[in-house]
Amino acid sequence: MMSNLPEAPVQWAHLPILTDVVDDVPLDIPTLTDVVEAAEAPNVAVQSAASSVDVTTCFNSYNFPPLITLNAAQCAEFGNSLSAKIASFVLDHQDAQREADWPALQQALPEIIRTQLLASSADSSGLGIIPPLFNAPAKNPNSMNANELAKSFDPKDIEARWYPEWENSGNFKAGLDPEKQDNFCILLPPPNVTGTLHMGHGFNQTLMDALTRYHRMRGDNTLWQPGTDHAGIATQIVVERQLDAQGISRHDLGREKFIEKVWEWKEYSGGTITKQMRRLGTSPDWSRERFTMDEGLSRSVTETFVRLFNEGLIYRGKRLVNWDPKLHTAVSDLEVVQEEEDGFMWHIRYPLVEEDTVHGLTYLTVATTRPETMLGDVAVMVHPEDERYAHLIGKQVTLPLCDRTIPIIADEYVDKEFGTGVVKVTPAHDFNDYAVGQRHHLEMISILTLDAKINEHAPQQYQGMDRFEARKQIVADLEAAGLFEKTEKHKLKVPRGDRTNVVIEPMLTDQWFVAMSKPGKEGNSITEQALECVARGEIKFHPENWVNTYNQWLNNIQDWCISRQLWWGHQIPAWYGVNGEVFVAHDEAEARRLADKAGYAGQLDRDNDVLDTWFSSALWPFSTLDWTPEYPAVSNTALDLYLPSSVLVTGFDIIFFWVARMVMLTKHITGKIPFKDVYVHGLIRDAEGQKMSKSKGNVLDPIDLIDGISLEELLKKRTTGLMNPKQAEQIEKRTRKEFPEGIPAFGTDALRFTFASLASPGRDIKFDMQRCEGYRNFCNKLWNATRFVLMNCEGQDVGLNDVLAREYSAADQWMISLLQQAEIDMRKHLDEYRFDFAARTLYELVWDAYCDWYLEFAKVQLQDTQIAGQDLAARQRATRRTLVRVLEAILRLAHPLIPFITEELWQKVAPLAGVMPAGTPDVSIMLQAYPKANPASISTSAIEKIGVLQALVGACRSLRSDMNLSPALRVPLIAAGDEETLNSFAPYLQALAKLSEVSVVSELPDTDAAVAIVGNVKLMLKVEIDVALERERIDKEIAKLSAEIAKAEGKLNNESFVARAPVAVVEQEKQRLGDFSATLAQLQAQRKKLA
RNA sequence: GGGUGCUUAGCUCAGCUGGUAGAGCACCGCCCUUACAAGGCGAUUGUCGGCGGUUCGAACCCGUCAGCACCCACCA
Repeated sequence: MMSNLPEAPVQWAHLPILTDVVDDVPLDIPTLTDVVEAAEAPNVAVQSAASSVDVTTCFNSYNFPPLITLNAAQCAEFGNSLSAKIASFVLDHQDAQREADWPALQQALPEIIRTQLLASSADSSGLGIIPPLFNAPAKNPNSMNANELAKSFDPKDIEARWYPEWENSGNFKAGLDPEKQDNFCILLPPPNVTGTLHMGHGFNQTLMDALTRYHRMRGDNTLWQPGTDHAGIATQIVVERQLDAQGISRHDLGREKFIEKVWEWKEYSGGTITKQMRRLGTSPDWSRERFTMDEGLSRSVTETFVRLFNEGLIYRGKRLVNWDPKLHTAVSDLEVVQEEEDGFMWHIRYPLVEEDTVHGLTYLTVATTRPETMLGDVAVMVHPEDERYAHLIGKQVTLPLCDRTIPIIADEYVDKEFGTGVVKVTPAHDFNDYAVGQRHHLEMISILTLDAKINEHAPQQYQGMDRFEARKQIVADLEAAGLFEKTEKHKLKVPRGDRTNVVIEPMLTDQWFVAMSKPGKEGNSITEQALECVARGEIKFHPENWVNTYNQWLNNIQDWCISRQLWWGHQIPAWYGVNGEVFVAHDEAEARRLADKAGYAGQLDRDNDVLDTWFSSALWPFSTLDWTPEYPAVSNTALDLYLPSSVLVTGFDIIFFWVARMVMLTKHITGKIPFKDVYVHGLIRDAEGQKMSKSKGNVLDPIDLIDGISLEELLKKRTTGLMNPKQAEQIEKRTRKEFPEGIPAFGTDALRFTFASLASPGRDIKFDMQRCEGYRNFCNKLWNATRFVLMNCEGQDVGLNDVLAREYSAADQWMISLLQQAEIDMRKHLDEYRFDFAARTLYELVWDAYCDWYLEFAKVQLQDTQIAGQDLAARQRATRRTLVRVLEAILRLAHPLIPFITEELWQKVAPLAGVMPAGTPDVSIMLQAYPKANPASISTSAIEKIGVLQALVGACRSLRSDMNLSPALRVPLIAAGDEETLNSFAPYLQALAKLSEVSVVSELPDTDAAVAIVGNVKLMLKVEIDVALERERIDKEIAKLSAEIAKAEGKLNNESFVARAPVAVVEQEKQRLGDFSATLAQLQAQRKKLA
């Protein structure tokens, strides 16, 4: 900016007078507010300005308190008959003791407005509902008093007050207007019904709520579909643990009683997470809340299962699956985490039955990480081209410790280089061996019980031993038999259950599977369908690169094991005959019919297993919308409007678990994609980048950030219920260090704003509490700015009457222009899911522009009562109007991110801005006011002018602080009028002096002063010069400029540059060179003078 | 082994399709100026991970190396 400043000496006449730019944009500057007014009162005849004046001026003349005046002004905008009514009301009362009547009038006006508008807009809504603007009773008619606004922002009360109000008002309800073009729907990734809110939820839900509120405010049909998930394994574990504490096992209770217990638990703790969601200010349609085990959703689950079975896409079979020996259930591949651990490689000798005639071997050495599984070995294998062993292929070895001989087979799977080159084959306990077994038609010997103890297929002496106990014993026995060669340290990946953390055992069991690559009725597999939806661009990922992850997974997918040997969940709708006949049906009666048809008359027993929780989650996009099997022939409005939903907001950790499976099943069952966009966000980590986990003791609870928590409480929270109590000490130490004073209460808005500002795409988030603090301060800033506006505008003429002239200053135009730009930016950012940009846009608009500059300008403009030749009232009217309307629009712009504070403040500001009749606060108008189109009234010249001033003032401030002098300020910048005039502005100069920290002189000095005029503000600056310092500074400046000049000259002398760079760039470079040279010349002249 | 992302100020991170490096926080200095001390004003800070290439011009594009993080599949 500095480089744009005019250089000394300047002819005053050449400088534009800033007030001239006022004509730059239409005086009646449209803002968001105007759009709202037009949109919200379409069926009310708009009053012509002339007749509305009568009422308003009439009111003004009576000098009523501001509230009433505003009411009148507001009423005047809504129709002749209304204002006539009000006028008559006023006339009726004018002869009475007016002051005594004020309260009565105040009380009566909202009701008059309401009845009047109800009458005139009864048929205005296709929904048969009263326009929400006016349907709430006057709750707190006196709430417009600025004195009521506390000196600083205290979120607690506000949050407690507004949430119930919102929820009860029905504003969160799904929009069901079939006429609307835009439908916006978000599915809440259903949290565990008995779970509690963590930072990931807080983050995720903040973003979803911001989007939902944004679209609701745009007037779209909007639905945020909430619900919870029964979380089969997790919930069952919790309840079992509780029973354990009482010394009861679930088997003692039996299935039915146990499930009852789980439902009890669900009833007891089920509301926790949704209550916590409310604390975050989320706005889903709670009346549509669903639970995966609700009747309707369960019906969808059964229907889907039956359909897929009938199409052959669900099948049952004995397969090797991941078995959790603690839970006694199969789990899917995704529920197994592979962790690298230190282990051993045991080398075991398998004696050859016949002596090796070639190399003279008497045994083969097998290297294994799991010696106990040798009891189930059915072969050893070598690479077919391994010259060490090739000649032995087809021969036999004795299986040590077992009374069996097994063959030596050849398979290319063997890596000659790894281990000894000889591999034991245990098809029943290893996935690779299982495949080998299939290829070579080997027998499968399962040697483990479902508890992972050695079973009856193994030699007697090991039976009943735990697998790890057996391992020790076997190694010892081998050693004793002289068949043990050695142990080597070895790093290996150990599969563990993600819930139980026990070592997963590959186990041969009967399970149900969804066939992932088998062609269905459409001719391609559900996997292919899911890939195509994305490939064709019907579903888009944000950021895009997640497509790779999605594709890669789907391209390597295995059949999905969906049966779980649990009790809590959707029981599989399959019935078995005594001889293993299988009948899959919607209910037992249907199964019976199927059996009869098949000629089976015996007993039918239902499959005991339940379905993987993710199976029901995969149906979420349509099961929550009351889908029925008759769809699409039978449908409903919500289903029509909201399938597919608009965007799925989720962390990448459930792309496979949930996202991909939703695409597969939703597409297959309904023919529609489940959602159009997938916004993938990062994970929330602690300040050091560690994953938050209970065992690390670094978990932050979003509620604690909202309400605050003492150090003691926090310590208690973090150290109780630890799996390993030993960690407590370390956790305590760390916690004390990180939060020496606990956590202060930041409030929901600050937390939400923090989440939004951290939401840069494709990155995990290190959650930094200091950021949160900064945004709490931001909320406070907004709060205090509103206080200022109310103090200066309540009871004043805020320019609601269009007939009275308004004179906008450059500063006013500048502010409005910035607002308009911010409106455009906000829409863009939210449409592109750039919450971080949206947050930044708001932050800069509120703090840097509105508070730091505009409020300061406004102070002067409002205090300045002596500027000659201007319409003072018009000027101040325009200033107040700008103050109020810009603030009002800012509050609405910010509402999707920080709903509570904006709501609270908006209630106070909106009446002044003429958006809402005073005394009838109703949140819903706020919720319908994010316009789809922006009026463009950006004054670039105002922006430039103020920009110059900002640079000027900034330079003055820095001069003041070190008595250093910038060349740009050596002379008066601008002046309008003579010395006398300027002197008459002394009071305003005094006011601005505070702002600029510059001494003000009452006389216009010769050289060492600067005068600026912005709008109606006159700024005069007096600067003293320290010659030595100034010399030094100029020398530095000269050196810098010379370097720049040399650089620019180099460029311009570069033929290649001149020839090939765009003309504009070359021109720009020449310009720069010119500017630099001119500046340099001036500097040098100054330098000379100083010397 | 396959894949993805990251490396920019002391810290946390922005930086849109290449055009003279930005914010917040922290730190330091001066101010309790009636909207706000949860504040105001000011100052400082960078071989944009290394090297090479393309280009008139690279934080940005290409190659390569290094470090960090994560995902998938795995060696018995």
